[in-house]
Amino acid sequence: MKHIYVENQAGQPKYKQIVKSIEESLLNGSLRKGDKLPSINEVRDRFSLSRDTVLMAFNELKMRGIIESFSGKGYYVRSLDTDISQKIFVLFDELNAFKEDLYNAFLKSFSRDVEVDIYFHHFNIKVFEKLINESIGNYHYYVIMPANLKETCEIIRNLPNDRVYILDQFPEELKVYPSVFQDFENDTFNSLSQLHVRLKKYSQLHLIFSEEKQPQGMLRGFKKFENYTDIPLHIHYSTEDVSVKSGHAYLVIDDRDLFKLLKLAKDSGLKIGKEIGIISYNDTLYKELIEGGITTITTDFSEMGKTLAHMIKSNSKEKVINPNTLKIRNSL
Amino acid sequence: MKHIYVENQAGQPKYKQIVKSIEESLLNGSLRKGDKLPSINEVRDRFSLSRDTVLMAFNELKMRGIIESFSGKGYYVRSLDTDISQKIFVLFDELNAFKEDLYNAFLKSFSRDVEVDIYFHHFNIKVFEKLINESIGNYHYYVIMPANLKETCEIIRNLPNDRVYILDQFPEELKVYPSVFQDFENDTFNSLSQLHVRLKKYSQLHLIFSEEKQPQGMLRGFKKFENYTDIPLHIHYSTEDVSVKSGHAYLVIDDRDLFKLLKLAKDSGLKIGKEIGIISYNDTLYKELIEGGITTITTDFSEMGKTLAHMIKSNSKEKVINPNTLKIRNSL
DNA sequence: TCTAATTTGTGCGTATGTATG
DNA sequence: GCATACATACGCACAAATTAG
Repeated sequence: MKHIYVENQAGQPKYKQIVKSIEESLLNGSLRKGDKLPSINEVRDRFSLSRDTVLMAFNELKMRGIIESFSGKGYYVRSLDTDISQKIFVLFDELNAFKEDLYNAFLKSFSRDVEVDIYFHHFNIKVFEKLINESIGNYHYYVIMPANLKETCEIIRNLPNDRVYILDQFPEELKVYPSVFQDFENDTFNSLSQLHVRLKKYSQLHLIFSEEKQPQGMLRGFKKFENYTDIPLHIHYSTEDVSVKSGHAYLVIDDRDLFKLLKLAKDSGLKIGKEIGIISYNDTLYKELIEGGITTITTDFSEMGKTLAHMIKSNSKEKVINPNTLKIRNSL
Repeated sequence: MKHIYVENQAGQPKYKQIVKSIEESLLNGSLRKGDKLPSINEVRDRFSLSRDTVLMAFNELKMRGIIESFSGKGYYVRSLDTDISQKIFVLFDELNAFKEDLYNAFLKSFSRDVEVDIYFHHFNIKVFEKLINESIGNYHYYVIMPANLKETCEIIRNLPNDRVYILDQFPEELKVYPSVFQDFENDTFNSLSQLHVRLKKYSQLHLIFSEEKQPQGMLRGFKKFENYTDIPLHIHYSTEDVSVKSGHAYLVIDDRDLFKLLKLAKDSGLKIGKEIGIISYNDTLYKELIEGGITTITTDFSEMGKTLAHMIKSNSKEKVINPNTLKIRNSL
């Protein structure tokens, strides 16, 4: 038991003394990677402590990534880096351009002693489950973007529920958790309403929507708009079905679909914003510059990242709607 | 007993080490369908284990359909293509738009049961070291983008060296590893040479270069070009120093810098491709569409991802230069 | 295959001191 | 002075995992 000591010295909490003594052993090299720590019961007996006190110390070290535990075996040294004070688990759906803004803004809001690990579930519930289950007990906070996956609730319930934050989409079943999310239904409906006058010069409005990847709220917002307009609406579940025709307008969510559409329009010699209309979801720097500007319905992803970081730092448990803006440009 | 090993590594449960070592033998082809596994007693004696420990490992593999047992005969490999969960460690420098193409192409080349975990070192050698050290033994393959970090060799050496692949930049010290990389020096030089005629209408060519993030090869290629042209060349290490002037051309690597420049040009009312010239590094879908098209010097990131995936699947140990193309558009 | 020892993981209840309003 | 919240510490019980014999 040479790596741990507790001498009921003034003020210092006992569990912190344990943490500190292990940190020191790591720094002076007497504890090495892979070494086994004394068991919880051994420490308890040696220093006449409660089991919980020792557990608290070991848990802190575990969440900082310094030690790891194997149920039924013991605690082992995993990393010698004592500089990390907090670890945050971030689970996104997929990697794409605007997630860059979100991630970078989130990361920048923390100091360098906070480690942020990012994972992607790619809309695969098995991957989602595996990544979450493997992360249990290893992080201080869990930021999860469930996207439109179903039955995530039971999986997320395994995490400490006061350390979970939900991002972007916010299904009914997860409403107990704090969150920064988009109100897709209203954002879509309101934006389309605002665009109504401009839309009137087109004879049809087409939505290109992927059931797998995109939020149902958008679809609901789009369908709701049907009751408020005379323009015939159409929904396509793949770009394959879409043919670009003069006089039609298109609401596109995925950027790959957007580029397909823009190319088709170019090939057909159709003037964007005149003969065909384009509305795109999710603004990025370049959409202002493409074809004289693409009209976008968008949330501010940097803002989302900042808000989330602020909530975690201030231990706030709100449910925040991330602001949405309509950027009207020449494409519609 | 070459397919199984137990070396109480980092506290991992022994039965899990057995499972893992058999999985690895299946992956690298040294164990094939129909092969007999060593008997439970042989394994027990060889590694001084309890019979139950070995049994537990074999049972798990049996449950997963990977091996089967015949009473009185022994355990045999049943199939290779079941859900052997492969884990791949990917370490990028930072998250940005064209890494999306690379990552997605890489991922798409594998079946859904392959888990790819992605990490970012943000050009910080300490982070680089920590992430690698902590991943040792947890993954089947390691894909690393050292970017322009120095002295990565000693850190990478800790990984199993037949499982390491280097991406994008390929410094001298890492030339022992298989790799898919860009030849920045020649790509830059050759592209500029091809653009020479077009460049002649500009009075100066400016490079905007970040020492921290961008490959030295680009700088060398740019400097090499100096000997072949009469156009005065300038290097800026930050966009702060750059003023957009009529008659000048700019080679921009970072997309954020590109957008800054384009906006500055717009604000000054300078016609892109006429009064000022722009060359950008790394093509993305949208660069074809911005301002009538941005000229790019680019590698094919999707191709890079596919090549890498293919190398891993076929156990190839090549060093492949990823093709570079010059896409001449209206911005120069 | 069964039993046993050890260890981690989790949940619940309780008590105390400190800071806050 | 009082109520409240929070961190710290203790005790107990039981579940599940790991390993040995």
